[in-house]
Amino acid sequence: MHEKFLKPYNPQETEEKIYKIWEDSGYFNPDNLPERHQKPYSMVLPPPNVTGILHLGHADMLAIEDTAIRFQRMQGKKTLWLPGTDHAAIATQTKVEKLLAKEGIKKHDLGREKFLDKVNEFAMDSQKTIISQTKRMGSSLDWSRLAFTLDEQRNLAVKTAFQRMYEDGLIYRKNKVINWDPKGQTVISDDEIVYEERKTTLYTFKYSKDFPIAISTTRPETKVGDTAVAVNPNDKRYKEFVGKTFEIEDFCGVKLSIKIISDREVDPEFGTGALGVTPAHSKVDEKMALDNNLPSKEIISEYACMKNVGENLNGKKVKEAREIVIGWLKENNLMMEEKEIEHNVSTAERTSAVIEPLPKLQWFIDVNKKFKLPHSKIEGIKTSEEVCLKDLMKKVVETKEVKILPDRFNKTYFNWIDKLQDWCISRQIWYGHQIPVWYKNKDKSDEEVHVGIEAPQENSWEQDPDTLDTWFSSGLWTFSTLGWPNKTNDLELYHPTDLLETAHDILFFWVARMILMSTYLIGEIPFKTVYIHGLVRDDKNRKFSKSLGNAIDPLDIIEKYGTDALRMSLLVAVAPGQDVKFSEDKVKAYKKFSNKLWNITRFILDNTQALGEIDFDSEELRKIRSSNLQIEELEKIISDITSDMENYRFYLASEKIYHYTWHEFADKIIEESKSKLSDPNLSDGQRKETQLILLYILQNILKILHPFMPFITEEIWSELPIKNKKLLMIENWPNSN
RNA sequence: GGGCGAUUAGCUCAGUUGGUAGAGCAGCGCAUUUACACUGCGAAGGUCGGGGGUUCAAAUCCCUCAUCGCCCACCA
Repeated sequence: MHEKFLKPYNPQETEEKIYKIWEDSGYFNPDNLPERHQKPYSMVLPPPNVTGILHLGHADMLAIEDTAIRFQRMQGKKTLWLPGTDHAAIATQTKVEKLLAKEGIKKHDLGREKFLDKVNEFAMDSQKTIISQTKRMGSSLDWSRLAFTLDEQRNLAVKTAFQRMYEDGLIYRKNKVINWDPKGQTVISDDEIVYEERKTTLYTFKYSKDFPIAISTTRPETKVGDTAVAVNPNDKRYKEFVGKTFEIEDFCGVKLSIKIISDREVDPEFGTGALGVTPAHSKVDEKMALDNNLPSKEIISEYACMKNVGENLNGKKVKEAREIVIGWLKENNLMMEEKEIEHNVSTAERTSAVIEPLPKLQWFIDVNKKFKLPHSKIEGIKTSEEVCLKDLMKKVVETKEVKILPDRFNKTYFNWIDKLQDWCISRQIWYGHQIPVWYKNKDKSDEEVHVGIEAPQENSWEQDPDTLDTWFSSGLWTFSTLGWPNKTNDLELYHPTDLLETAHDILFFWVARMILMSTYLIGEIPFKTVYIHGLVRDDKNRKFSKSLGNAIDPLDIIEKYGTDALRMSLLVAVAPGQDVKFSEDKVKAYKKFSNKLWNITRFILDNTQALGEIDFDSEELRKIRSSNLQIEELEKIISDITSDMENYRFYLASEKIYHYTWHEFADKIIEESKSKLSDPNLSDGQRKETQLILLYILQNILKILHPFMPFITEEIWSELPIKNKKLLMIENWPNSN
């Protein structure tokens, strides 16, 4: 008899076996799906960084995406869910550098090539781990199409994209004030800056006794690089000085020439209402300097040390220099006030180093420059219409051609676009896509530049040593994974993708950049719907992190309760965009649910053995279905659930299935059937009808529960006496044909 | 400075277009040679953050206040 069902459900014995059956079936690959699967439905996996192992956040992402794709597959779509990993340039390089440091090895000792070998080795190891963990989550990804943001095909895509943007004048190289990370020794983009609120002292002083205006600053050491003082044009206090230039013979060992200028940006209420302008070490000041034709004086080096200044300061770290300047000001009775204030300090996301703005020759993407879009399938934008990248990013969300769930993130998105400035894409690190630009006579007056896919033939050319921001290649992900720039069937069939599911913290980094790249390069949106999930937090509402020591390995939870239970705990009642509080009790609850379902099956199988194999399409069943109240109710619930699924309301659908299964089917329908089936006066026909209804409801529950709890449902399905049975993963969703 | 979100049972959170407040966990009472103790039945528990408004009807829509949280921004 059904011996398997005599013991409680055992996920450990089941899950690995089932995953193998799925993989062997080939159905993860849309090319192998049966005939009825015609209309494509596609999604790319947000590629995990190859820096380590998966955490609960990944588990959450995989649970949601697998649920989405399994639902669509059962609905008869030609489903592609495409896997890959991200090289995560800075993060991975930093990680490997740390590992090597433990062995006492520095990257410069190895040299670029050997170092990169080490990083690659690490990345590939990491990828292997990630893949096996992803499989444990039950993810029905098409492994035959696995991609990596730094593999050859993706490199071709990156070079092609770069070249095209360069030729359209959207990529330019310029010397300007950028965000320099002195610890990571690289430029970073505005989005990689994290502002930290810190207490700082605001110093108010004069450059010299005779100087007419006092200024306020939190960084006195930078004032040796000042070339102007800016005041608000409406500030009556200073009006008489605007336009004049003052020579200061000695400001802490440096000769200054300060012009008084006026600028609307200056807040008359702040400090003294006058701002010392340091063109080389502040973006705002740089702009004022350009507007007023002021000279720029570089006084801070890449190592955050002073340079081009007096003996007393040269070579000193900025913090030491600050003390020296403060001391000098006090000695000379120029310091007027010291005040504690709360101040935002910009730090680098990866290294936490304080950012030093300084001028550097870098590559940028111009987001405001107008160009003619060669091919457009975008709503509201015609082919050859003149647009800028910002317009493209804005338009597709405005028209809802790209729909963001939940809705409120639209505002966040537009807010970001409005403030967006040119994107600095070059990085001074080794690991990543090397910039496809070659120079002849570099940095000389007769410098020549070649931008292209291949290096020029002659050997007098040298390639730009810098690499591209990792998000440049991630931005191409929806179509580089489908074979672009080649014209492939995959690209034709699966792009634009249907769903992009991701966390809200990379809405700007990634989602916006994908929209930029896709609309620009292929003239269409990258995806139709963006589903944003929240953060997974611990039971005390804290983020999971290594430093807090609260990290949970999803595999431990899977060992204990099974993947299905973990998936349900992350899905039920968690609305899009909402943070999930992870609780082991919740997982436990769905482990119990697994067992409930297991026992429901045992009861039904034990009580329907006499029936033999059942054809659910038979006339007899059709009759029962059309006249039975319980089935009518079931069908109503299924139709509700289907609509929830179609509208990505997994959090509601899963709860409804749970509730129906336990409190309607088990508690009521099965309970009632007990007295019926044990009634000796029951006719054979009535008995059979009762049995058939139980089996019919069970098989429908398995179907609608499958996207959420794929393993246990597939396992039970394999034991049901159904005629013409396929794997549950490709069965028809009820009420859809 | 600008924007967004949250506030519902002891705890964690659902509640799709306004129509008699829901789940999980915890706790209470009862049942139990039961498909399932990874169980069933039952009861208890809420002025849906405060105040005001719209409506026949508000957790849901509008205004306002409070507390907590998040994001953005070149106030030196």
